[in-house]
Amino acid sequence: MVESPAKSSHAAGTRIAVLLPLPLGGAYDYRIPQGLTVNTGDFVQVPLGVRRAIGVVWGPGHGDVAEHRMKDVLGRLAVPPVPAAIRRFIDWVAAYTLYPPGAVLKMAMSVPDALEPPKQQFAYSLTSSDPIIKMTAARRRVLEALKDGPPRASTDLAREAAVSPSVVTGLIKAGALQAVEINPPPVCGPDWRLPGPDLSPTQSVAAADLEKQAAGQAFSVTVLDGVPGSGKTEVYFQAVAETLKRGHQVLVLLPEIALSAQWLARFERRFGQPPAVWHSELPAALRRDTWRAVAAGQASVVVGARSSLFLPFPDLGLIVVDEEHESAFKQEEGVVYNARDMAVVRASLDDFPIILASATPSLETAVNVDKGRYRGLHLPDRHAGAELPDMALIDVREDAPPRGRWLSPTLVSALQATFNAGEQAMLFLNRRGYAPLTLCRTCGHRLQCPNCTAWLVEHRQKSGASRLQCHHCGYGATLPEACPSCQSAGNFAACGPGVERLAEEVADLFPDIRTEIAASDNIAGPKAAAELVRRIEGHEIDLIIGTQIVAKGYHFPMLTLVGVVDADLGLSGGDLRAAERTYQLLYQVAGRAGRADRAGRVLVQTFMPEHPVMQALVGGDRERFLAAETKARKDAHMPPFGKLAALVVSGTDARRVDQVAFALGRAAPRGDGVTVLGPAPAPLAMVRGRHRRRMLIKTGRHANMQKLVSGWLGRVDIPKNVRVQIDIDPYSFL
DNA sequence: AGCACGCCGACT
DNA sequence: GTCGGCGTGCTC
Repeated sequence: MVESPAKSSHAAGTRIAVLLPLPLGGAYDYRIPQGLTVNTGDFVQVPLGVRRAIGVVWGPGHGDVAEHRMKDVLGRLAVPPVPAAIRRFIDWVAAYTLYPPGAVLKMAMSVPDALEPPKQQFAYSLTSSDPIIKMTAARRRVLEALKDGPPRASTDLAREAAVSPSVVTGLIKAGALQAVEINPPPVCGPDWRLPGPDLSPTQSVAAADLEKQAAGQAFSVTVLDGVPGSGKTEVYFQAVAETLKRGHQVLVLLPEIALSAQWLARFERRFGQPPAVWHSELPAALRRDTWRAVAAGQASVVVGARSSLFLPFPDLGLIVVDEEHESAFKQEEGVVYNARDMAVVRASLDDFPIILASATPSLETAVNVDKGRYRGLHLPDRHAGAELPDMALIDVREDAPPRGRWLSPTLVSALQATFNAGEQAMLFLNRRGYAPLTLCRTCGHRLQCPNCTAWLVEHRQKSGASRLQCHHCGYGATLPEACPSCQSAGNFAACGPGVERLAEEVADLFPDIRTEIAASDNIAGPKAAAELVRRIEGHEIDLIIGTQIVAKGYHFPMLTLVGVVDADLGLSGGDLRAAERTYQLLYQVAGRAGRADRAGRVLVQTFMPEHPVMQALVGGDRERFLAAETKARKDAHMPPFGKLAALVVSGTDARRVDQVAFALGRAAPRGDGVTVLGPAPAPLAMVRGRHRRRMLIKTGRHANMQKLVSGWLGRVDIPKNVRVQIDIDPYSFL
């Protein structure tokens, strides 16, 4: 895509196309009034119906709207324009995902506040003449504090004088303080001049390679592949330093920014300053300031979750996607996209290098390296030896836990031995709550969510009280007195284990052991996570029972045993990536056991020890596993050897949903290596009261999926109360 | 996405 | 008689 050198400046009287951050068909035409000149990329305010909206000048007008219907642009906003590279990126993502460009632009305009002119900041000093005011103790403290030192911002002043902010406001109003305009202090960014760490010879080779890519400032994709502890982060930090040295901005995408305090600490150790951080839970004021700092080119390094890909970097020179294989990069709501893949597109459109890092690269990425589309850099383990701690499978068909229990005798004795040695253990079970299913012993009725096709999950509080919860819509209820189906009272059975139930079993087996559950229910944010880490490091906990939130990140020197309670959990359900994902997850979990000096042990409970995933884990043979998976995908013409798209038809009226789904089925494209599956009820046939039907379309690698799908949808008319969601390259099969 | 317009049920 | 429910359609 080459941008025409045609003028990007638009004079008064001409028509321009303005893209609005709304899911409209495309950009709207507006007229530029006398006295205004705008450039393509400028933020402008325009009338829209009875309201006003902010949009971006997307180019010359289309001219498809009658002159008399056109309205004038109201004005230009004093904000840096959207760079051409980002405009091209937005158009590209829209065309690829089949979402309207305005919906994509909305992601790039996620902070409306940031477009308002920044408010002037004030500091306060004493007024030269003594005004007569009512004196109070609190007021005196403020005035005392101001006697020496420079003028201070009102919030700082309040904190310093230990008074509430309203005291300062009162003094300002009374005229006892005078305002001084201040400019925000210049942000001192990460310093690339700081010396890097000592790298091993192999690390140095990889780092030099990445530095060269960064220095070249041309598009390339490099896959940095190395086990945990191989120093991947330090190696790609060298490319970050090189990019900063050349004056460009850097974006590091991480899957779960909220839980990566450790990453931030490492960054600060290396560069002396923390990077700018971007994720959905950022407080509004910080969001606004960060967005502005990025747009102004002041934020030189941003580390963020997938949405940071749409930040308005004027001069991006490097993207690093860490934990490249993570499914968290796939956005499933609103515009459905994979941030890892779109990051590659962003780099290619703007012509700069990108690094994909992972200990367990995704199959797609591995195939791209194999075919020479991506460059591969492998980092061997820093400490030569086994890549993984000592792993063993427990066949729970033979080594069976007692009835109503989930820990096999072998795992129990291994736990005992670990505690006896004064060491720590972790049990991994990817299931929140107490029991995933509750049924009536009398009639077999299963307690189900009224809004979703899903069982209600029992959660037990410390008090012993229990609550039923739906994990898909947030519905909650107390356990009913009687069965809703047969009315027999209190004859419910909890089926299957969750982490809470496992904790109960452990408490019974090892009454003196200090156990902590780690699930998203009780470890909600970075603060809670950091506190848990502190307590484990301080050996205040002997056993951690955790869901996937404990799968990665921290290493604990005293943690020598990891037990995987149900390794088969992720394998059911016919998901394309089930085996791959299970391998990645269990590999990460296994990495929690043992550090340099202390041998770690991992015991994996499974019903299918012969499964290739389990064999690859104990054999440490990732290559063979990947090869087998690759062959299976190739034989089935599945990605990356074919293309997939999913359509989810949903609505509150089941009949209407079915009608649309069947109409789509009849209008489905056919022939030429195109396969259409469905319509079928989605695995979650109802979510939040909406009925869902799924269709899947599969084509060859070189087919134009977008053209096929948009043509297909064009042939079916879809009533207003039914929604068809398009998912190009689907990950989840729900 | 908003917001208005419009057409049917329970209220001052 | 009106207030307001949300289904439907439009915004250059």
